[in-house]
Amino acid sequence: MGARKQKWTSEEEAALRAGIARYGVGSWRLILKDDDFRSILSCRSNVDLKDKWRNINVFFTESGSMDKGRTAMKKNRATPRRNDHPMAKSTVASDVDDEIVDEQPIASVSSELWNVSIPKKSRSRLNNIILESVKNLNEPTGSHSTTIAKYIEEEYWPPSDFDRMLSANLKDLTTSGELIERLIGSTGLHLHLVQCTLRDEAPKHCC
DNA sequence: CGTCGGGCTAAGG
DNA sequence: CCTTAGCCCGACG
Repeated sequence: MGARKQKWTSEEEAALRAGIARYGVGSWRLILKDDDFRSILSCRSNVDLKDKWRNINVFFTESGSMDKGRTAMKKNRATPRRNDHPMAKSTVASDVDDEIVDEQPIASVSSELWNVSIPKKSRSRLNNIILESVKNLNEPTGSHSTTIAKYIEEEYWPPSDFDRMLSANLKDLTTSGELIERLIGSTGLHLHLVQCTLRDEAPKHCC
């Protein structure tokens, strides 16, 4: 093969997510054996699955220290607190704080990280988009995962052949718990924030 | 045999 | 130059 490094496609990623949502994290072999995913991930090994999943959730896989005496990435590991409003803190805060650290069928990305703290570039991908969508929707009662998913899908991914698949996956993810909704209280405004591990890209690509 | 974690290194910014 | 992400390797069960 020409390419030494074969990049993962959205389909492969989606299949991986679906597989994880179905069997849980760690059952790479099982996922690979599944009829639905086998076709897509035929060229990937169980190790590849694991690696990809690790790369998807970089933040929590890192565990604490990221500097190993090397080029010390000065990544500001985000502030250990969400910077909402002073009155925003409530019982939900602690709940969100020591949230899933990933393991099991949940994935996760931290919510605090993707708040307003993220100015631009670096580590904000789909999460940022989700945040944007939530803000854009600006529903007083909060937005549901499906609504957000639909919104994102329609906004960023125009008529594609896999938008159907995405929708289905998102739905499945929500049901399985891959996609979780968190409640963030902010000045009496209930905002349903969704955390997910999506990291798709390439709205247009050809095989 | 399969999973997990670390490390290397190619690509891209 | 630095960051990102795929791949490889060794360890553990």
